[in-house]
This record gives sequence, C-alpha cells and structure tokens, in this order.
Amino acid sequence: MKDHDAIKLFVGQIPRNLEESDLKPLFEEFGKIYELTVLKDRFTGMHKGCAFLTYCARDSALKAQSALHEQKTLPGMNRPIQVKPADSEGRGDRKLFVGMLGKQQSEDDVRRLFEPFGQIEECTILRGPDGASKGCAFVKYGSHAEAQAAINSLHGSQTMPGASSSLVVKFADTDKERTLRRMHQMAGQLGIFNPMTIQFGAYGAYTQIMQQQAALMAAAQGTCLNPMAAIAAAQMQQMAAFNVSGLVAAPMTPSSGTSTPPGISTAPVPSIATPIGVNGFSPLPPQTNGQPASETIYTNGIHPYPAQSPTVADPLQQAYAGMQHYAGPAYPAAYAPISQAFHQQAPIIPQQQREGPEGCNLFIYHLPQEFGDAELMQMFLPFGNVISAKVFVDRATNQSKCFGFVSFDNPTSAQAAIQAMNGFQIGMKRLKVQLKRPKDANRPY
DNA sequence: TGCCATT
Repeated sequence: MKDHDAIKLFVGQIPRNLEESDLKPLFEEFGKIYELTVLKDRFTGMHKGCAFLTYCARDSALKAQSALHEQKTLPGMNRPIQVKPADSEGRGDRKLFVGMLGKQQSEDDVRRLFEPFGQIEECTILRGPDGASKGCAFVKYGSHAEAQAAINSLHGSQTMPGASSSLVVKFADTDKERTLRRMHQMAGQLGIFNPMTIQFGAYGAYTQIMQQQAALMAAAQGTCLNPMAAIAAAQMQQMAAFNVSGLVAAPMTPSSGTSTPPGISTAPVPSIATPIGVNGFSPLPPQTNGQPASETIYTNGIHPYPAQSPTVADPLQQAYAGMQHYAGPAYPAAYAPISQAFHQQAPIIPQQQREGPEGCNLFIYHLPQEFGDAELMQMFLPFGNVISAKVFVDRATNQSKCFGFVSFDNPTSAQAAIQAMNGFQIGMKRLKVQLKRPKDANRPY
C-alpha cells in the first residue's frame, strides 16, 4: 500500500520506446513503486513520452524528484528528464509571476532571491526569441504557503536595476485565466479592429461588452467548441443589431439564399470587408496601387471594390467567409494569423507626442462628423502603435472638420493602415488615408 | 464634402 500523503509524480522527457518495465528499474532505486503508468494516447495508443509515478512512500517521491528532475537526460532525448508532482496533485496556487526584474538577471539570481521562502520547483525567466530576458519570470514553490510568503516579503520590496518600477510578485495566472485573458484581448482587438463596431453611445458600448462576455463565458465553459467562433458570432450579431451613429444606415434586411448568416443586414458589410482582408482574415484583392484614391472613388462615382474584385460577387459573403476562416475547426492554425496580424497590446494612452517620423504620419479625410480623437485612434490601432490621433476641430463651433492625423511609430504600420483604410466606406463617405505631406512641401521656396 | 499638427 501507499502512504496517505504519497505524491503522484509526473515524469516527462521519456524516450517513446521505454515502457513501464523499462522504466521501473530506473525509479525503483528511490523506493518501492506503488504505480507507474506510461501515458498513452487515448485513441491511437501512442506513447506520449511521459508517465505518472507513485511511490508507496512520500519520501521516495521527494528523493526521486531531487535526484532526477532536470538532472539526467535519457538516451535519445535532448532535454533532461522531468520528475515533479503531477498537476493533479494540485496543492493550491504555488506558481508565482515575477515582474519588473532587471533584464540582466539570470535564473540563478531569481532563485537566490526566492530561495529563502521555500523550495523552488521551477524557475524560468521569460525570454524573447533572441534569448533576451523579458524582465519577468515564473517561480514555482512546493506549496501555496511558501509562494504566499514570497509575495508578502518580496512584492514591491525593491526596484531592480533597469526596471521601471518595483518588483512585482504575484500568483501566476492559471491556465484557464490565461486562455480567458487571451480571448479577452482578442475580443477587444476584434472590437477595435472592426470599425463597424466602434460604439459611441453608452448603450452600444455596454451591449458590445455584454455580448463579448456572453461569448467568452460560453467558450470558457466549453459550451462552444471554438472560442473564436463565439467571438465572431458576437461580432456578427452586433453588426446586425446596432445602428452605429449613422455608420450603419441601412435597415435590417433578411438575407436571401446565400451563405449569409441569418439576421445580418447586407448593406453595411461592404465597408468592413477591407479591414478584415488586410488583417489576414480574408484575402481581398489589392487596391489601386499607386493610383490616387480620389480617382478610383470619384471618376467612377461609386464603389471601388466591386469593380476591382470581380471574384467577389457579394462582399457580404466575402466578409463572412473571412469570419469563418478563423472560426473554422483548426483552432491553432486559425489562431496564428490573428495573433500575427495584431500587434501586441497597443497602448491606448499616448496623446503627448505629435508627429511621428517621416513616413509614419497619416492624413485622414472624410471622417464622420462625430469622430473624435479617441475614435480615430481606435480605428487605426489595429495596424500598429498609434503615437497620436488628432481630429481637427473648428475653433468657433467646436465641430470636427472631418479630417485629422494619425501617427504610427513605424512606416510599415502606416502603410498597412493606408492599404486597409483608404477608401474605407463609412456611411455615405469614404475615408481618404494617405501619408501626410512632409513639412517642407508646404514651403513656397 | 474638401486637403496636412490650429486657437
């Protein structure tokens, strides 16, 4: 029999050709084994390269862990064996997120800092692809109490060299929290990214949040197979449901005969097709490259897209196909273009700096009357870091002059914004988005 | 509709 306080260990990095009988001798050296199971795929029966191991005695588990974990590499593996309490042993929250570390600090430095509060099972510094520290780490203790002690003593206790504020020590997100947060981020970005959904009224904003919440909750509870589908659905519902300050002027018309989702009105959708395409959701044929947009818009009088997109009979279908693209069954694959397309968490605070570098400043004309700086910024955030967004206002009437500036911190974002937003239809108007004239172009001599 | 960081 096993001790009542026995620990079930997870063993990772096992060569797939080793079965229970091969592993047994390796682990028996630390005590009598109660149970050893190699994890196999439920359907294919394939060896998963890891196992659960329970010793009769708790002490054996601890010994095995300290002797083997990360200490030895089994033949054919390129990472050392993992021996640690299985996740199912859940001994409360004991993993910490540590922020505001110095970029120079190594795993060892962090260990030294956290050692006094308990046994550290895991210490990882988060690094970028180039190996540079991101200034944060995960530290896992053997118990919740140890982790809590570390928080109590270390959080805010000191400021590391090069860090912008004092040390952050808190419980790390659980997996669930992490996925939820990610989805929130995405939902937020989707909301921002789709100018159709920009809400001006308090009611609209409220409803938008509620719908996204509902979708997220459904996704989180597993009632919806694909969280992105849920978000997409919320977005679509929302587009259909709200008349946004004149942005969506058309009445709701039931769809007819196409793959159009029920209840989506057809009129407003052409205008969302462009930003969706540019962000990788649906490939839209390139626009009038190098040609002044005004020509496209005003010589033929109407819509540039149908004329140049013969393959897209119904822009709504196009837009909806884009939605389905990422709402499709291949979640990870579908996830990728989204995370790539969106820039990480653009700050929504700036507003101090005016112009960005040459090639980063856009002049935007034909803004809706009701657009203020915030709406302008929201509309361009999906394309990069917006340094500033300014709508010009008539100083006598305080009315928008319907044009403004948006500055990015890099020319690529600016170009992406031009590609996506120039000619973008809002209500009866089409945005004109182009590089701001350089200063000296104005000078007479 | 009307054109480049304003008072």
